[in-house]
This record gives sequence, C-alpha cells and structure tokens, in this order.
Amino acid sequence: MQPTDIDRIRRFHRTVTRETGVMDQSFLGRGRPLGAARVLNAIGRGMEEVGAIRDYLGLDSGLMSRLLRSLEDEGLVETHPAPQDARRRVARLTHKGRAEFEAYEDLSNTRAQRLLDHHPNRADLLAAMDLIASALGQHAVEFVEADPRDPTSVWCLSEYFAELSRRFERGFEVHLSRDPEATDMIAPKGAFFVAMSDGLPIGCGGLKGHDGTWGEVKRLWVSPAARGLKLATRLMEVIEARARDLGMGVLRLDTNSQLPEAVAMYRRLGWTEIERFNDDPYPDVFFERRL
Amino acid sequence: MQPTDIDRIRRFHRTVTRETGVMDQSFLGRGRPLGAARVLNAIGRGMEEVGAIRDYLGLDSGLMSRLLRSLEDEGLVETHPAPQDARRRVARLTHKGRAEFEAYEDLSNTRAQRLLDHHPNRADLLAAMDLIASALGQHAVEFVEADPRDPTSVWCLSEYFAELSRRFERGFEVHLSRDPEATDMIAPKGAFFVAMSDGLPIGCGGLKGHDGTWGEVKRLWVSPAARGLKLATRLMEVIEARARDLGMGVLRLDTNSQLPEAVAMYRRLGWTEIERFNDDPYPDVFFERRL
DNA sequence: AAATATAGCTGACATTGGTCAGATAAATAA
DNA sequence: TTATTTATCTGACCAATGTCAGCTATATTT
Repeated sequence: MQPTDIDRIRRFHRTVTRETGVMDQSFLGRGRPLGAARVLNAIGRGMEEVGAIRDYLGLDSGLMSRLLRSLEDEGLVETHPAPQDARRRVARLTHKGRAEFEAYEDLSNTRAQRLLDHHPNRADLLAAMDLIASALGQHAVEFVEADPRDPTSVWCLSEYFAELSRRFERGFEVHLSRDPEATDMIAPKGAFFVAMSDGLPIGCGGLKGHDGTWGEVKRLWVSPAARGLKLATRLMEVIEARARDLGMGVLRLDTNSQLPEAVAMYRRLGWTEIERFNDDPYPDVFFERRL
Repeated sequence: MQPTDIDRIRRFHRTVTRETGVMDQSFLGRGRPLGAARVLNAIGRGMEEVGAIRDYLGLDSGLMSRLLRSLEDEGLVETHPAPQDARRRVARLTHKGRAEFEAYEDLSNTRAQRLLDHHPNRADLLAAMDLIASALGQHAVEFVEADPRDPTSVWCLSEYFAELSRRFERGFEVHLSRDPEATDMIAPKGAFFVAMSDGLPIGCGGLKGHDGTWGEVKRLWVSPAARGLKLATRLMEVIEARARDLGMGVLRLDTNSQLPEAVAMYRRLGWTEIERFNDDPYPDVFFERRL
C-alpha cells in the first residue's frame, strides 16, 4: 500500500516531535525547568524587553515574571527599567548567565553536529532542512532593513551574484554591471531589506534612490529553498511602501529574459515594460511602475 | 555572513519546534490535556497493550493508569485483561472514542494538507521530509516480518522493481526474472522483512529457502530517502540471523554490476564472489556466504 | 492636575505532569 | 503447594505550568 502524501508529512511530524522531546529532556539535565531555560535562551539570543520575550514564548505575564525572578535568584540575569520608559524592563545576562546560555547552546550544537556526522550527504540534508523550514516558517518571515555592507547582506548579495552567473549564458561579473553604490541603498536615499526566517537570511532586495525623483529596485533575490512562497512579492511590497514613504513618484527596474520567472512576476504585479533606461550590459528587459 | 551548517540545522529545529507547539495547542482545543490526547492517539493508531503504550510514550505506570482511567471515564476507551495473560490489559476505543480519535486525526491531516496546498513543489517538499525523517529516525527503525503479498510489501517491491528498471540499461521486467514464489519467502521455508520507520515502509529484504539446505537473499531494497544510513546492512543482519535460525548452512545472492554500491556492500560485509548459480538473465555478479 | 492606560509584579489557586511506595491479582518458579 | 516475579492500579505527594484578580509605578491623555 502506497503511503499517501499526508502519511509522509505525518510521519515527518512524528519523527521530529520525538526529536524535540529528546532535546527538551537534555535541557532538563541542567537542573532547571524548561520554562526558565527557554527564557534564558530568548535573552541569550538577543531579546531584551520582557514584553517581547513574553510574546515570543507565549507566556502569561505572571508566569513570565516568576521565571525571570528565578533566573535572577540564580544570578543568571539582571533586569533594569528601560531607559525610555521606566515601566518596561530589559533583561540582560550576567557573566554567569552567559556561561549557562552557552552550555545550552553547546547541547543543541552538539546534537546538530552529531546528526551531520551521521549522515552521508550533508548537502542534501541541509537543503532539505532549509526547504522545510522555509515552508513552515513562511508566515514568520521578517523583513529587516539593513546596511547592504553588513555581513548578512553581503552574503545574500554573493548568493544573488552566484545565481546570476549560473543562469546567464555569458556568466555574470559584478564589476561589469552597474553596481549601485551602497550609499544609494541606505536611508535617506534608498533602502536595503533582508528577509529573515528564524534568524537566517533567505532573501533580499534593494531600493536605489535617484536624486529623490525616482527609485530603482535592485538585487531582488530569494533563496532557492524559499522559492514559490511569494516571498519576492512580499519583498516588492516592502520596497514599494518605502519608495512611497520617500516620496518617489516612479519605480524602475531592469532584469533579464533568462530569468523568466522574474519577468513573469513583474508583469503579474502590474509593472509595465518600458524602453532600456540604462547602459548596463546584462539586462535586456526593463519595467516601470508609477506609485 | 554565511550561515553555518549548524545554524541551518538549528533554524530548522526552531521552526519545527514552533510548529509542533502550534499543533499541541490545537490538540488542547478539544478540552483534554495533552497526555490524555496522546494516549488516545496511541490506542487509535493500533497500540493495544497498556505496557506498550507506556513504553512508547515514556510514561510512568501510575500516570499511565490515571490517563487511561480518565479516558474510560469519558467513555472513550474500554480496557480488558489480555486473554493470554490476565495481568496485562488491552485498551480499545469505544465508538465514541473512535470518533474522538478521528477528530484529532482530522486536525493533523488538515494541517498537513494546508502545508501541501501552500507549497509550489509537493514532490520536493515530501522528498525533503522523507530524507529528514529517515535521518532523524534511523535508530527507531523496526524490522517487521511480513507476508510478501501484503500491500506494504507489494509497495516496497514495486518501488524496488521501478528502481531496477531505471538503473538497468536494458530496463527490467519482473516476469523475465526468476520471481521467487511468495511462499518461498514465508515461514517455515523463508522470510520477508519490511523496515518500518514511524509507520512508513522504507526498505525490505527477502530470504528465499531452497529445500532447507541453503538460502537466497532476494529483493533487498532501501528507499532513496534512507540511503547511506546503513539500513541495508542492518536488513542483511536480520536476514542472516533468520537463515541461521532456519538451519541454513550457506546463503547466496545475485546482483548486477550496474548497482555498484550493492556489490561494494556485499564485499564489505565479507561475502565471497562465486560463479553464476542460476540462469536469471539480469544478474551478472554472484555472492556466497557460509554461516 | 486628575483621570486613564500600560508594563510588570505579587499572591492565590487549579491543573497537569511526574514520582514513589505500597496494594492487588495473576503468572511463573522453586 | 509456597514463594517470587510481573503488570497494573491506587493514594500521597511535589514541582511545573497556567490563570486570575488586584497592586504598584510610570507614562499618556484630558
């Protein structure tokens, strides 16, 4: 009897649920209830505001307060009133708390590493994980504004260029293309956005400002693992919204007929094809959209 | 900054943990604590013996007993002493319990279906899930003896034949090959095993008995998603153990040089290459092993 | 300034999950 | 037969989690 698609997903779910149970058990080994460990983790991962942690973990305010108190009693966490608003509090790890956080991290990392070591095909396994994480996390994607020179942005851009050089018949060399100056994609002239899914970059897009009169969409990239989830469309919405905020009246972009899914998307989103508006050697299709 | 392999696994883990949390929440929506829902689920999925359920869910005997009692009070479950051993008890769903179980199943199925509907590439997504589930569940694989004519066995065999016809230059047609009579792969003459991972078949292997004097390994197949995890080796161990139990003094098998990983495995396991011992048109490599 | 809203804390309480030491009844060994 | 082992159940207990109403201090609105 052939397993149905649903059977396969359910089996996946069962396996993975068991796995997270094992992980939780190993966390308990550090002598702290799971709730407290989760709060410690959230703080260690950079969440500072008590309210933000509460929302992220879905905790009742009373429970949150008590967990925080127990971490303070252990000497792992310090809380202070937020400078701008003394009703709110920010939590920070002490030295000891940082060490404890790292111990939990080690548990997770070791487990991840062992999985990797026991699998014959890392690349496929990781690609599978990226694909699933993107599919499951598609509603939790955050569009973060970033400096295009940040390491994360640079990584996205390098993936983007690598993809172009794979897909263009004649290859792609970024120095031959009109490489927008980073400062043109930074406020107040423009902007650059990275799509983050659970802390991992899975897409990016830039808005290059042209003397305040018009803007250009550049460097729109979505990780292969996240394609088909309408992420590019959502990135475009973010970029257009920003262009409107910056008072731009028109947006343009260039692309290439060797990227047919991109061309199709711009058409679908209501962009109109126009004449060539630059002398970049790579693009051969040009679009415009009035805001 | 490039995400490391560990980053990618951890992100996967976070996403999937959130997902299971959501699932658990939706289970709570039926007004029953998670523990009780899990027991109901185990029974619905065919686990009957109280002890087996307890082991599967990792519950303390006292807690198990109380959860079972609460399900009985709700009229969802009936327990009876086991016929062979009246100390043990078997639990069965009542009509009402069956309906409640189905309601939980619907929740899971609906969620799975929605994921499927929202993804552009079902085949890749499912393959990714199979790959990960096999990697994570590799230590929980069960080798179940089955009739080779069972639907599950038939499905494995059809996958096996499909693979052969893809990989053999001249294709493969089962009726041209020496198709062992199913009864030769059933006790007491032989055996057929299916490797089950969380309820899904991911591999199989048969032992064909030849008049009690010697045995032949047939139909050794491992699902593509589970390759590289030494599953074939473990299947071979199970088959050899059974051959010994059946008093066979020697095992033989035939294979094909177009399946180099299989040939390499037999060599690695200490099998010795021998002369052709049958007139099957497909194999061109023959092995033997004394027990 | 007074009223209102917000963020977090505290105490009281219920539920759930988990543990343990017997109790009971049936099976098995001596 | 009697003693021992096994499978489950019961009662007592505890820690963790979750919920709620009210409290305090600060910010915001009127």
